[in-house]
Amino acid sequence: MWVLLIEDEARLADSVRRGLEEEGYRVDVAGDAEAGERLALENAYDAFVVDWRLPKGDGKTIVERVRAAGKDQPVLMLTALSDVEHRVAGLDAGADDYLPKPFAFEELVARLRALLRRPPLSDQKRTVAVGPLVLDGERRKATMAGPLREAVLNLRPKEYAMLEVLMRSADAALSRTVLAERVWGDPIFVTDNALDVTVSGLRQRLADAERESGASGAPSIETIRGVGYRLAPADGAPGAE
Amino acid sequence: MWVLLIEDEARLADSVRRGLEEEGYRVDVAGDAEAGERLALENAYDAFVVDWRLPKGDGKTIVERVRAAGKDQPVLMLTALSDVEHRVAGLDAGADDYLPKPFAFEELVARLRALLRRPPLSDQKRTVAVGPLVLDGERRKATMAGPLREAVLNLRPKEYAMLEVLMRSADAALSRTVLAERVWGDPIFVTDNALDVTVSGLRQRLADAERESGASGAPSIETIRGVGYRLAPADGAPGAE
DNA sequence: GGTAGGGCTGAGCGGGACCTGAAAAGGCGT
DNA sequence: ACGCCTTTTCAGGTCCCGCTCAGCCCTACC
Repeated sequence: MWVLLIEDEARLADSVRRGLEEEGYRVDVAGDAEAGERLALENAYDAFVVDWRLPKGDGKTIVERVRAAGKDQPVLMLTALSDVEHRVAGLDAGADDYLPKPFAFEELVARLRALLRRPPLSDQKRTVAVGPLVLDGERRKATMAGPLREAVLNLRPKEYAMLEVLMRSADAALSRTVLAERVWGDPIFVTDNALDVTVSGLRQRLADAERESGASGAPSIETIRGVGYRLAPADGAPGAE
Repeated sequence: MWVLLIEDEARLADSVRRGLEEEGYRVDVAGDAEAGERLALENAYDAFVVDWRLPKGDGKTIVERVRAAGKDQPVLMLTALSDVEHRVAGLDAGADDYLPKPFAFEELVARLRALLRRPPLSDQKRTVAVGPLVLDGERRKATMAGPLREAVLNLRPKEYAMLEVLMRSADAALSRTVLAERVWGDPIFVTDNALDVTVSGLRQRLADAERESGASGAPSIETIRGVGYRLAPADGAPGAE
């Protein structure tokens, strides 16, 4: 894992670099915005850690340019301000997460690890289909096509997240733990029941959509007792695969 | 496979236990160092997962004592600290690997599998076939292909687990003890009869599927009197091997 | 051919996993 | 500060699963 750290405070940069190297990362450091941008565009890093205030520019601009260049590796921004606006601006510009200074080093590592585990953005945006059920990753909407009409699933964020996970592993059995981890990011604080309820809701939305659209061969969420769930394509109809 | 988890954070412990059980492990949990050490010394676990910071002691000491008692089962330590020294100390004390918190659950499973020298998940999820009988580990479904149609075996969890064990050792005689161990995780609490009943059920499901699919050359479960069972590929037909 | 031990399986029961409507808690924007 | 929307928790109910039991059957051995 190769990481670019753009940070002007030498002491902080140095300690973070050392820490990350001990964690097994390979780290490049840039001391200002110009150097950072150049390195970022020239090399194939797996992730970026970018301070928001920099000499010769700022982190936001770097992220925008890097994104414009088609790179979608995760960006973790460091901001000295707990300022909401900056944070929003940063996320808008394409950063994936932020860390307010001062931070504990472990926190940084944890976030970075989490970001690197995420599937690349390009994958997340891709559209998936299971039978008549279509999930548009770009617009974050799910629809079901049928003879009556195309029904839009009115999903809550958590439901969407879960449907996405299920559809991207369509037909595969997913354990409760894995599901919780992929949907919530961490299985620790997710009670079994919270997961149950979300599944329950999702099933209802699927049923609604099926009725509205009149679609046949819609996939359904099967329970695998003692293990988890599985999005099963409809029985007889080998719909779209 | 029997694992002892020593972890004081109840929620984390619970979620890990649950997850491991979904993966087919039998798990004991100890909430503090004292209880952990006692259990570790009393029982014949196959592996230990030990938090480093614990009430009434610490993980390092436990590992040292367990090692001193001559137990050499693998130890995976969980450390909340990205502290290099602790990690080194842990490995010195006899731990085999470490996992910095927070970790993805799948990561824990992967490391544990590696330590136990079991085939990686990808292998376990691989599909096995014995004649027309196919077990798809990823979808967690068993089917039988035949001229009439492809029949899906409607298996209960225990039946599925047993069929998997039998199929992955197809044609080999499995003693009742081994079977109990692999299906239940531990042979101690399994009465002979419980095993009988499961086999009985499984045979019926196989018969059902054979009739439904019209398959010929389906394997059958043979009784080996006084010993155990064996999944026998069909007699005359040396179908698929 | 008889007998004894092991194996088979239908029936029943207790526990637990799962489902779901409703209420409480939390977040966010106005 | 208020109200709406999402999420989680709670509680009650349901259904399924796995175990035990008991009687029958089958095989091995005498």
